[in-house]
Amino acid sequence: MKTTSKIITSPMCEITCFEQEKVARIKAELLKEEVLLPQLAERYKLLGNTTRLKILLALAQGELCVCDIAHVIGLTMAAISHQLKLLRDQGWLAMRNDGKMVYYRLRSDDLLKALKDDGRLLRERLA
Amino acid sequence: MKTTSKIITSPMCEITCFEQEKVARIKAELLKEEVLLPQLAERYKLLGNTTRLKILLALAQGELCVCDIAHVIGLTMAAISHQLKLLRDQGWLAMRNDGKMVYYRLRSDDLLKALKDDGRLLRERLA
DNA sequence: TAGACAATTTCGCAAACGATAACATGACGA
DNA sequence: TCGTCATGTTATCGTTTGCGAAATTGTCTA
Repeated sequence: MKTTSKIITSPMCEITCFEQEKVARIKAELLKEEVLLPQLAERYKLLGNTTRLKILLALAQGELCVCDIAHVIGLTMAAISHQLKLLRDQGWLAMRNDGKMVYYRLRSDDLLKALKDDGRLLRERLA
Repeated sequence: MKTTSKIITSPMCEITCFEQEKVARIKAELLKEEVLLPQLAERYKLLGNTTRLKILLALAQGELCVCDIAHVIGLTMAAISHQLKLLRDQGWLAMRNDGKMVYYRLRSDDLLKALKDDGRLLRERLA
């Protein structure tokens, strides 16, 4: 209810901005990507883990059950199952039940499309 | 000091491996990438963060001091400084001292080369 | 030389991550 | 159909990560 137009003390340096125009312009540029960047980061984060990369490469050779993936990579099924869920949530894996076994396979098309699109986007913006 | 050749109970399912051949083959395939995968994951992990992506995009517009980057992104200089260090350690940024100011700029060539190479590697292995 | 300011480093905390441990589910034999 | 065993998922715990506050460093200037 204060009516004074006092400048709010921002948590960061509030005085010196050495290139106000430039800063404002770049800020506006970034604002355009407000939606895309978090999604991009999410996908790259998923690729930023050796276990998950190994799972993707393993499944590139064909369908596998959780147990076999665990053997290939050398971790417990629980650990693998957790990572599989993350990759599945991203839409890069598909699963199929057969009795008590669960087989996972790569959704190559979606994965490769994501890789290509994201890479292109970044390269465009960074060039 | 036990001399019995008792089977060590591994932390994971030790009996059933449904496609031993396939598992062994894929395991061997992955072994070839033993060195590359962690490096790949490291780079993707670095890209898997919105703040760092914003820094890269901001610097794509040209050289900036830490203070201005902080303004652009809306975080404290301390936070930015920390992320700048990570990106610099990866070799994607260069810095220049000018008095008490420090200017950062993108090492576009290295960054773009890394992006291109990593993307190609993954797409090849996943195709 | 003292003071001011940009940047970095250190420390602490909250949130996210990853692997282990407990649990649920389905298959198969007695 | 009941028990039992193996597969796979969910819950739990320790570690790591990202950010902010405060202290430190280094540089310019009065």
